[in-house]
Amino acid sequence: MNKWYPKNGYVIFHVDMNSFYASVEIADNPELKGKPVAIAGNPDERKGIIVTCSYEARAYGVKTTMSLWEARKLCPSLVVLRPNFPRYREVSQEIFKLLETYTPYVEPVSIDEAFMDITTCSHLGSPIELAVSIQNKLLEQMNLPCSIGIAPNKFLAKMGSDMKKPNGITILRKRDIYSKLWPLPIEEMYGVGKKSAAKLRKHVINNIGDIAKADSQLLKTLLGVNGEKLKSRALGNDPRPVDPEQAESFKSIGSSTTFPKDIVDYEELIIKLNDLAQNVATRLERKDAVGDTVQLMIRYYDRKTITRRMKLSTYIYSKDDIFYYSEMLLNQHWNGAAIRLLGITIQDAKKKEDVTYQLSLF
DNA sequence: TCTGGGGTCCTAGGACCC
DNA sequence: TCTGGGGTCCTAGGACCC
Repeated sequence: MNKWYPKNGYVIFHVDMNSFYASVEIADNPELKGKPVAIAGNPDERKGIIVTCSYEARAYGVKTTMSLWEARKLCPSLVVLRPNFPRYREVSQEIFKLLETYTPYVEPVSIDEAFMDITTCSHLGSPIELAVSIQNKLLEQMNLPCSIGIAPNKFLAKMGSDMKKPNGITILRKRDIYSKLWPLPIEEMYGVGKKSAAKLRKHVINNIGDIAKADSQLLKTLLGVNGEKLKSRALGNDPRPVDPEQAESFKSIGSSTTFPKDIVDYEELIIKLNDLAQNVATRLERKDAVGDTVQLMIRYYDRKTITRRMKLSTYIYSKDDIFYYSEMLLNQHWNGAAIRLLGITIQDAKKKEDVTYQLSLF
């Protein structure tokens, strides 16, 4: 971490891969280049929603989370591929490794984006030169396009990387916010979703500048602590440091699945629950993690969803334990109606080595 | 013949303790 | 015969993001 405050402020990059899953498929399979490509689940299993799509597909109006049949109606020539998440994770690791050749201050935030603190990288070139270099390397070595936001903090860098896609580089200095940030509609602000946007628009807060100028008390009343955070960010402030350790931390690990058909049969549910428990146990093990809270999620046939959790007096990690408590929750809380989705999440998760004392008691 | 799956953080009420 | 106020833990649900 940079403890000192640099004379000219920090220089933060937000590197955002463009239509990542689709781009990986195209890089692995060049004959797809130039075609409208979408990644989507299997509609026969009720998982037929668009996860990502190429810019060629977007030109037809195809969008993320749209159902597949809707996307096909808009774009009959759409090439639809099933997601290959292990491959995407592998490519993601390569990308972060490449970014780390510039600076150790790389904080991956999701599978396809990362913050970089390049404040101390001036010997490598100007920020623009560095951004161009990163973009070119990703393109030349991996055939993957990205957009980069350059700013004095994380929030502005993130907003910047969104401004030019694909293959964009955007500098968003603090003095640029009036012309570049404030005119944007509130929906484009990171942290403002549908619900918040509707509340804000009721109070004639329509663009990001309106948030910056809005009464703090009003924002707090409408949106709680998030209101204050949004105002501060709209004014161009964000104190969060780039923290490479952040990526290794985790608080919960879960697995859920929507069934091809609703299930009412208890034995069938138990089989599914066992699979989920196994899946969670495997992923806990991979991360060397344990947890002491088990949460069961039930989505019924009508999409009404409940979550029920149980705090344990001990940390668990084995499939058998996870299954045992999940089954208990199912028995206690299932109302008998047909179920569309089941999910198990282990919360309050920790590294095994951090709880060895508690574990050894049992 | 709609609406996946992986997460994080916040809120709000009740229990319980001092 | 009328009951404060603060703090923490637990639970359920909601909002948001990719």
